[in-house]
Amino acid sequence: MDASLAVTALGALAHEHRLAAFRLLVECGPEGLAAGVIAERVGIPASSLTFHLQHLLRAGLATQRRLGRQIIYAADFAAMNDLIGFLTENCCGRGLSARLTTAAACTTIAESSLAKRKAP
Amino acid sequence: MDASLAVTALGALAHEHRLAAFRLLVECGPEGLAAGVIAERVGIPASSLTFHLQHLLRAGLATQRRLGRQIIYAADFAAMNDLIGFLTENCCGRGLSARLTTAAACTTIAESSLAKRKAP
DNA sequence: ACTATATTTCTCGAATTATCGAAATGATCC
DNA sequence: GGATCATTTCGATAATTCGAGAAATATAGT
Repeated sequence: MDASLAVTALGALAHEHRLAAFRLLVECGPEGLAAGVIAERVGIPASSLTFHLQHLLRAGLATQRRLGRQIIYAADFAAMNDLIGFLTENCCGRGLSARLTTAAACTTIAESSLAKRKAP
Repeated sequence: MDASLAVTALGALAHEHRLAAFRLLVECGPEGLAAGVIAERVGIPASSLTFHLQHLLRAGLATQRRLGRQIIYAADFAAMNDLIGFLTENCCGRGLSARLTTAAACTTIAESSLAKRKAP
């Protein structure tokens, strides 16, 4: 993932309603959720929701598929992992070569969850 | 970290120049970098840079201190770790409690490549 | 074909964000 | 105290984003 893609993804998540919608999608897994349900749960009109879902789609953070008369959105976990990978490597002191004593500060998280996912 | 704080932080990073500046700060570690140097390296006028650095400050992603006649900015690694922690727990399928068989799916994706993500 | 349902597109005003030069502030050196 | 360097604040302008209703599109059932 390059910086400009990351900016797009970050921007897509940097909004109350979009973050809420995305978290909802994450909760539902690959199965996804119909647009109407998302709108209702997030508490915004359908047209507004579409506007925001388009953001997530453009950023590659969500996918869309039709199921009968409804359209199902699902979180794209791979994209989200890429984003977290980018942040971890480029914005957190990790993945930056030796001259950083900073690495230690960040190692904390490295243990707890991901980080070893992409051994150099 | 709560959602609204995360939105602020994501928004702060969701801009080409701010992300560039922040990455620069991360590279420099706690030692930080003078505003002038950042402006030069990012390639924008000083007044524009200030505007963006204020964003990072407000979001808690950077700190400010004066050193002689220059003002040194440094990345706040703890805040960044909090953000990554939030994303990992709330937006990535991990850290979501039991009723999710989805968690497994996300982990799988993380490990391998993804491809078969579209299973019913 | 007609009706109902689900969602998107369109449109436009309001609000926010971005850009940059000029002027103001703060600190240092003589 | 005056000159100078580093940075921020101000102000004007341009661009983008947001919100929501109305109209349009697609699907399903009768």
